[in-house]
Amino acid sequence: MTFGLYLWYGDAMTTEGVRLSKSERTKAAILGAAREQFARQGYDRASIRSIAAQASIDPALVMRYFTSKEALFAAAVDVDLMLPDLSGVPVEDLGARLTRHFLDRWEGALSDDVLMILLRSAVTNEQVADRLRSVFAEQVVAVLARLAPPGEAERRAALVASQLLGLALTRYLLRLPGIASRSREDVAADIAPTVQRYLTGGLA
Amino acid sequence: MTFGLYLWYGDAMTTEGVRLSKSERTKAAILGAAREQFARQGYDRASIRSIAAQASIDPALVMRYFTSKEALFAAAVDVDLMLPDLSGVPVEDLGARLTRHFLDRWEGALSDDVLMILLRSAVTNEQVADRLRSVFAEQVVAVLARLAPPGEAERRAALVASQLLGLALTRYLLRLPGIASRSREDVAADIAPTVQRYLTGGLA
DNA sequence: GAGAAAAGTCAACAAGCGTTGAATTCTGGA
DNA sequence: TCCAGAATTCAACGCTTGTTGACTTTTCTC
Repeated sequence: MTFGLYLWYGDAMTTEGVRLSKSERTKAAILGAAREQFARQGYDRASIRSIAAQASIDPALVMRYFTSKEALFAAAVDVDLMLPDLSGVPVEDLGARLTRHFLDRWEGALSDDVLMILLRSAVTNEQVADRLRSVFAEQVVAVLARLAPPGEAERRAALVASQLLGLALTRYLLRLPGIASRSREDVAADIAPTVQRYLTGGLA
Repeated sequence: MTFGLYLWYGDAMTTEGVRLSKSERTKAAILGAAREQFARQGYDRASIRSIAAQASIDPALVMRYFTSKEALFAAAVDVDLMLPDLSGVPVEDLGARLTRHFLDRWEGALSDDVLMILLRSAVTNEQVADRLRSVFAEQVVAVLARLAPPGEAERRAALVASQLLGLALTRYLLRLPGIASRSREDVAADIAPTVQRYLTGGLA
């Protein structure tokens, strides 16, 4: 087995880039472990030592590759909400589409740990909260700007965020039984009309 | 001044209970400092030492009175949502009433640090999350049980929680500009119809 | 005013943290 | 086979944390 791995690494070195170099493989292992720990524990409780242990390497190696815990966090959280192009979607379907996309991004085909990391850490870490506000401003408000009257984009986007982040909070972090135990489709059916109203409905 | 204080304490001891005994006054000072620190920093980042410093006493005294950090937290967080009696309220006003009460509980006349403590800490601390689930089950679901068909209470309560906690999350913790900078009344007007629908509206 | 009890302080502990630089092992090319 | 350089480990640093027990000071009772 060691021999097989050796050959494989050798292959990796010669083909250059198709396979990853050894250092890049451990870098990726560190990033993977970091994402899982940050997602499960939040920034403060996740320690360099526990991340290194999960990646089966020495803590010092983490510093060698990522300089500091903060820099590791920044590298681990490269947020892309992957918001779909909504231009061709009928206006009355926008709420359902966005809600389903959001759930899919958290627990479906598009899911990874990044959103969990961001939300869990933003609550106690002002820098991460800053990051989340940036993501929000750049990605959500931008999409909404094309749908809503200019003056209303930020307001409507914030309302959408309050419902969708509230959904994530109660379903994934707090796991309230009334919402965490139901199917993705059922929850989406309940929430979608709210999002629809925030996107396109009349507001007082 | 010292003399005056001494007289005041003397008075406290003789009238028994109208004024607080010295130990109960420092106990209260510790609790106050603890609530503020827990609210601002969350359970993990708030330290016994910083709480003691804010109360101008020695860290060891905190242990003397509250045994451990966990026990101090439990004492500091005695949650009462102060949910109003909704029995006399017209059904169509329930959403607005509940939404306004919630905002009032966070930032108005009924506000204290307890909800902030609970939410901020529940996100990274499973025990606190447990506590929040209990509060939710005992207080919110109980009120809803009298308004909704038996089988729907938990589901509707969770939907209400997803919107109202989402509001608290985006307004008080993340402070998204589109929702944190607006007036209480404006936000209530946007959110109330959603809550109304979750409480009494038709769900698919 | 003496003595007991309560209130509060002090110094230290063991453990965990992020971080560092020197020492060691591994590995691909001459 | 040997060696340079990359990859990795080791041991330690300074700091903060919750917690403890011995000590001193304040306060109340007789």
